[in-house]
Amino acid sequence: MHSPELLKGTLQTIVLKVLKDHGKMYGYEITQHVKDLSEGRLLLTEGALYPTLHKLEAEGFLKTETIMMGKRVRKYYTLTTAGRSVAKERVSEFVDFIKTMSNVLQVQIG
Amino acid sequence: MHSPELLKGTLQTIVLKVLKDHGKMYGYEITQHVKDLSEGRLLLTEGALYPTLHKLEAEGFLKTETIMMGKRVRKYYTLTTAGRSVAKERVSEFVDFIKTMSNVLQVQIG
DNA sequence: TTATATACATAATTCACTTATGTATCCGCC
DNA sequence: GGCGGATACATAAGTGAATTATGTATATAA
Repeated sequence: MHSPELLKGTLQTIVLKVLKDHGKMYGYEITQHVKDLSEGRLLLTEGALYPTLHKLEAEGFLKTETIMMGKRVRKYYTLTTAGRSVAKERVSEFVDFIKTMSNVLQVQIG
Repeated sequence: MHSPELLKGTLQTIVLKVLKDHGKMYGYEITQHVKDLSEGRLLLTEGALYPTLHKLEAEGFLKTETIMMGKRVRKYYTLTTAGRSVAKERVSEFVDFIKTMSNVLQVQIG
């Protein structure tokens, strides 16, 4: 696991980009997908994920569709057009940040 | 300027690594040096920097030397042995984090 | 003389997170 | 048949690293 401090500020970016790449997903699925992609290094907590999803929806970046799996509820999230645009912005913002940081820390990435 | 959210959790890493590379420095000098290295993209605020320096000192990672420049006070900070070791740890932690993030976000860095 | 830069410091506030808790279903196992 | 662990949602309380605001003081160029 990574120092959780570093994760701060990246959660929205992660959620938006994963939804952009993978299409329709529900909350729990996002946590599992991120866990897989990160080989167990990034574990999204529910207490952080669900409020973030609600916030992104309220801001018009995600739209939802609730379905019943037998007796269990599942809430699928998809990017809106605005969401797709923000996803792109956030990712390039992150990449810029990394480039700046590698200058400041004098490290080679990749 | 970068989204300030992303900076969270990286301040200690920046301070430690800059002191490792540059040797003895005082607070204001650190802000200017980081500003230069980042080409104006990373602006450390005093409200964040000074408490961080005090904390790192209290933890035994920095030692200080206060001198008078004419009538002005300057407080120079240097890494302790423990500080040098932590600097190294924090940087490689950050590099690991970036590698993980580039997997999750499916982006190429560098 | 007045704004800007230099140089330190700390208190109040913000806010994204962690931790804790709650509800409920599904499924394998002994 | 019940128990733990996984699935699946949600929210409230608490934390802590940052921002913002404020204060003190000297140096310097316009």
